[in-house]
Amino acid sequence: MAGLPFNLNSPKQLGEVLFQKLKLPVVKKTPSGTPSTDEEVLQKLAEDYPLPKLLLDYRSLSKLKSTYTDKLPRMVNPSTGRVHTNYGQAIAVTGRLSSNDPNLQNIPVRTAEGRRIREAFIASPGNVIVSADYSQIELRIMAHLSGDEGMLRAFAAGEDIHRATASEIFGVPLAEVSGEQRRYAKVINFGLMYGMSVFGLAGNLGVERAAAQMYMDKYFQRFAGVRQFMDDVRQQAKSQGFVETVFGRRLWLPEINSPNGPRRQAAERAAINAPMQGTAADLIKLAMIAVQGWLDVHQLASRMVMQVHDELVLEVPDNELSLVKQELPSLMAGVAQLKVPLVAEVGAGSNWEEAH
DNA sequence: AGGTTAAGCGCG
DNA sequence: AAAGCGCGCTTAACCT
Repeated sequence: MAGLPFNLNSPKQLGEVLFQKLKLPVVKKTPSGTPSTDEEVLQKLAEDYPLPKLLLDYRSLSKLKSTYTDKLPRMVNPSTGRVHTNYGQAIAVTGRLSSNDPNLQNIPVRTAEGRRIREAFIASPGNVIVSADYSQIELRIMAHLSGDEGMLRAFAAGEDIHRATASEIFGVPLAEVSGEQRRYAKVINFGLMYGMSVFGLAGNLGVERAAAQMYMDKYFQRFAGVRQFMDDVRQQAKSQGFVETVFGRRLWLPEINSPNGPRRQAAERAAINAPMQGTAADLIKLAMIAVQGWLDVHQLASRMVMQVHDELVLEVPDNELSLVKQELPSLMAGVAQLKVPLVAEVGAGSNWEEAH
């Protein structure tokens, strides 16, 4: 094959072609000031030009090939025939584990092509892969920490939390929430947990800032406990210099009172998020201890093989499947009694994708 | 030859 | 000025 006259993997060369030669508009710039060619930019440009879509397809496929398809088979341990990750226990500031060499906490799942890679993670003969994950764990923790009446009620009733949020924001009955309204509510729910601003919300929803402000106002009007919680967390962070999880894990925030605006605001966003992300990390660690204890007591041959932040993956002999499927979710849900029920969902299959 | 940074993107 | 949290990996570009 004759190559292209430039390197597609070079943002610099690609930028020259797109923005100088082809004169496509510069949508945004990178921190160093060069025109960005990231996914968001190419999506925008794809509305008016044919080339960016092809670049996006190339990007996603080459990412899968270089990081997973080409790499993972080379990392199989010859003595076990398996890939073995390493977990970092004191890397992530929130208390999460991290995974490296290879990272098995970022195996693709969001696209059909990516899920084909997940299908390669298979159980040995006579075994199945069982996966159990906490449902909406961080939002449940937000409900617990804030004590917000509306959120507590929605979780107690077993409602779809994004649908329930949309129902409150848009003032329509649960059954009449539209797909778009639910999507908006989901963006708002996640955005809040990350300390997102009205500016960020507007960009994310693709609406005017005034409209985003209206959604935010409406949200805090209906979920006043959440606003109070966020104000309290910021205040505690500023006075004490740290925030805590439900179990007392601390995240120190040396820049929380910095005179540098952007740095201070970044610390405020981290302060908002850490109690939720960190409590979720504490909970799944407790779950790992509970699950292994249970496997030991019952002398089961099932093995815990992976942890992916809110998910535990086990390799389970066929004859233990029904027992494990029955017990795993309750073990995970039973590690703590919060103001909302914890829920874990379980699946099983011959490979990781099927178990999901 | 080997290390670091920038840009970009995979996951929760 | 920047505008959404936490990670790890790949490639290109640049540095010692």
